[in-house]
Amino acid sequence: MRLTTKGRYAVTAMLDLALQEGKRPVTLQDIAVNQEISLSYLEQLFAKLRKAGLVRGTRGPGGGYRLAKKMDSISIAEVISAVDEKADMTRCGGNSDCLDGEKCLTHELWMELSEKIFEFLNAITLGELVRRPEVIAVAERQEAVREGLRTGRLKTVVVEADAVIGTLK
Amino acid sequence: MRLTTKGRYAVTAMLDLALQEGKRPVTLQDIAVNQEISLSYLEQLFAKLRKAGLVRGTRGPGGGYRLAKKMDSISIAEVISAVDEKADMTRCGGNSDCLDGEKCLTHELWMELSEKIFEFLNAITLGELVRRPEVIAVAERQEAVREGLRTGRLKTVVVEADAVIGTLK
DNA sequence: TGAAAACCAAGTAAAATACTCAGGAATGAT
DNA sequence: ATCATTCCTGAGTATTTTACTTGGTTTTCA
Repeated sequence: MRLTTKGRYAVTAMLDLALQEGKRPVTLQDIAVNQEISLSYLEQLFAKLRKAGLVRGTRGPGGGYRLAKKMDSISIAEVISAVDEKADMTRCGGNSDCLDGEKCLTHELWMELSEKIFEFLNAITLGELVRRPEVIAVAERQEAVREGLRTGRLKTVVVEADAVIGTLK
Repeated sequence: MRLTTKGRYAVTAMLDLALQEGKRPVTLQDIAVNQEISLSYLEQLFAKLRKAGLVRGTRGPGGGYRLAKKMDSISIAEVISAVDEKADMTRCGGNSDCLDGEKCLTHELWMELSEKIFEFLNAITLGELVRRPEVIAVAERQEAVREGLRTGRLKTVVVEADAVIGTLK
C-alpha cells in the first residue's frame, strides 16, 4: 500500500462524488474546479477508478460520474489501490525474494507495516468520511461556491479563474 | 512520514550496524556488499544519518561506522526521518492550508494516517529488531558469508562479484 | 445539429530516486 | 614518511514517477 498524492487526489475526488450522491452526476470539470486538480489528470484517474468498478460515467450533457457501489462499501484502501499501480518497490514488493532469492533483513518489518496501513485504510469507507463533522464543514463551504456558480452569481469569477488556470497549467 | 526504498535502505544499513555492535566498526563497503546497495549511495545516506546524530564514523584503516546511541533508543521512525527530507507532499504536507488557505476535504484523514504510521515506526527500535527471530536467522546467514570473506575462503568470489557490480553500476 | 460531457492515446515537464564520478582528508599500519 | 584504507564531499546523471498537456473521438441530450 503506497501513499502518494495520486492516491489522495483519487480519494478526494471520490469523496466529492459521495457528497453529491443522490443529486445529478458530478462532472470532472466540477471536481477539477472544486479540488483544484487538472481535468485531464482527473480523466486518467477516473479511467482507473472505472476499470476498478468504483464509478460509472454517463456521457453527454447532464452526464458525469456516479459511484458504482454504495458509499459504505467503498473503502479508502480500494480507491488508492485502484489508481496506484503497485510499483515494483524495487525490494520487498511483496515477494520474499528481495535479496538474492532470500528475505532481506527488514522484510518482515515492511510487510507488517504495509499490513497495518492497509488495515487502517480498509476500515474506513467513503460513507464514514461523509459523516465526519470536519468533512461536512469543508463540504458546506465548497457547496456554497458551487451553488453560487449554478445561480450565475459567481459566473464571472469562474470564467476568470478558469482562464487563469488555463494559462498556468 | 513517507515510505520509500530510501528509508528502507537506511533502516537495513542501521540494522546491519546494530547486529555488529560491540565488534569493530562496520565499513560501508561491508554493508554495500552484504545488503547490495551502492557504496556511494550509502555514503550519501550515512552523511545524513551522521548529521542526525545516529551514527559516528572513524576514518582510516580499521575504521567504519558505529551507532552513536544505544540501539534500544533508536527508533525506526528516527532513521527514516533522517534520510527522508520531508518532501513538500504538494498538498497536506502538514500545514492545514492545502486548498486556497483552507483544509482540503481529506486533510484530517491523511494527518490521522500519518500519525498512525509514525506511532507504529516510533514504537519499534533497532534493539527490538535485532532480537527478532527472523532477523537473527537472516543475520546468521549473512554472517557466515562475511566470515568466509574474512578467512579468505571466498575471497575470489567477492573480487569477482565486485568486478561484476562495478561493470553493472 | 451542436454543445456537453465522457473517453482515449501520446507526449512532456518537473521532481524524486538511485545512483556514478572524481576527488579530498584523516588515520592506522609498514 | 608513505601508503592503503576509510570516511567525507560535491557535482553530475539515468531512470522512474508524478502531474499535467495536447489533440483528438464518441456518446447523448436538447
